[in-house]
Amino acid sequence: MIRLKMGITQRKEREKEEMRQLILDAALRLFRERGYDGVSLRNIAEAIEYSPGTIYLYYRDKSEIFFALQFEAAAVKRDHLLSVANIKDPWERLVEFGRRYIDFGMRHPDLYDLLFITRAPMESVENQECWQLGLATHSFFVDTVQACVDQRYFKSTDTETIAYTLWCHAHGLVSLFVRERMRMYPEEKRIELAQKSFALVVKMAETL
Amino acid sequence: MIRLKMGITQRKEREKEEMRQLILDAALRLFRERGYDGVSLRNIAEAIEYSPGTIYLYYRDKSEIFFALQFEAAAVKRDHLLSVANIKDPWERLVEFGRRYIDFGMRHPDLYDLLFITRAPMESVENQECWQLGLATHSFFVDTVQACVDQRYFKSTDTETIAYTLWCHAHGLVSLFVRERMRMYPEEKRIELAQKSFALVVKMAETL
DNA sequence: TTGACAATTGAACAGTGTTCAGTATATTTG
DNA sequence: CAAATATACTGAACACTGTTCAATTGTCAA
Repeated sequence: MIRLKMGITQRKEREKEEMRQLILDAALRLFRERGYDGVSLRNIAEAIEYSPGTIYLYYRDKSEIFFALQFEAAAVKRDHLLSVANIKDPWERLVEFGRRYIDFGMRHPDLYDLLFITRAPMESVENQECWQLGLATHSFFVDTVQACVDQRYFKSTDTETIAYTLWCHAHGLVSLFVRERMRMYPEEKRIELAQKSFALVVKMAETL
Repeated sequence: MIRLKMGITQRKEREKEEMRQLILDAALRLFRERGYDGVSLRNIAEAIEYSPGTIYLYYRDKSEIFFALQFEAAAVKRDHLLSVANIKDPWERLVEFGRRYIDFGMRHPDLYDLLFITRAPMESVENQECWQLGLATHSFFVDTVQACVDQRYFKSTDTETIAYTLWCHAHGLVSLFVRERMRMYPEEKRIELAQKSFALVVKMAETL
């Protein structure tokens, strides 16, 4: 009897989770197409064939949907980046990390936007977890730079500044792409330019 | 008689221009405080003590107000940057240009945002002029890099990639600031870090 | 003063995020 | 099984949004 009850509770739990994911999937698809402000809750509701009010039974408000997506994005990014952890040589690890950072931004411009560009209130529990994820990835990055410094890969020993500078370049590169500020370069040359720029920074960093 | 009429026409013209500027000033102040989406036309109307409908006699829609501000921002930026044109030595000119680019972003985060980050429909006549302004500034930048290349300031001779790489760094640096993605660094260290990073890039570029 | 023109208004429209009383369904209890 | 309870869901309603437009006010020439 209590066993039965438990089973039902579990099922309900599962269904609740499925519904949350259903909303999230629809929201991501719509946000991708039309941006955060271009999508209304009624649009999302219509997409999943429920009434607008229903969504509020699963998310407190619209921004919470956004935060949930941001959290997912942070997880995807972490998995995309931390897979370089097995590379022993810190310099190679760093280069590959950079390559993957840019690759992540290019492959998932919407997620990158969510994480690093979009303005959004930075409260919410969901978002603190997201912040933790991001911080972990950042720490991994800084640690890798530190390892390079320890092994005298650079002339400079200012780990913090080196790490920050590399991040600035990668973030600048990706966000100019994501927010379409490269119109002065012909479409087909943009990717090539980005690759050349990355290569140049790698070369520069070698003689840092 | 016709003279008088002309005078009146001129005054009307002037008043119209004043009204446009009044709207723009109020809009900029509000956008600064609450962002583009956080401000309604009724807010702007209230701020200038006119009815909502009045604004549509001076700007076709809300986005045109935005574009007008973007155009102003582009002009401010151009003036801020092109004042280095009188520096003869291309390398010194380039370094000062970079310093001022970052300085512009830090001093006018809202304008920088308008120009390089905010997503907005890129049509409108107003905006094409704005684009012209931006392109001119960019050309000046590339020309300066080219001058450095010509005088063998760098090892590399790929002007385009060098220019783009420097821009990536500066843009990344500013936009991480503007969109508040530097929370992992304590508030008081951020400016210092930015300065150190700029200095590092200058040093790196010397051995490019 | 009157007629024409320009500037301004504010109500109206369709949309937004959000709330909540009511309904329908599912589960537990007697 | 039937009744009572708990849960899921609805859709109308609220105050807001950008935008339009008939009606009103104010200004100026004849």
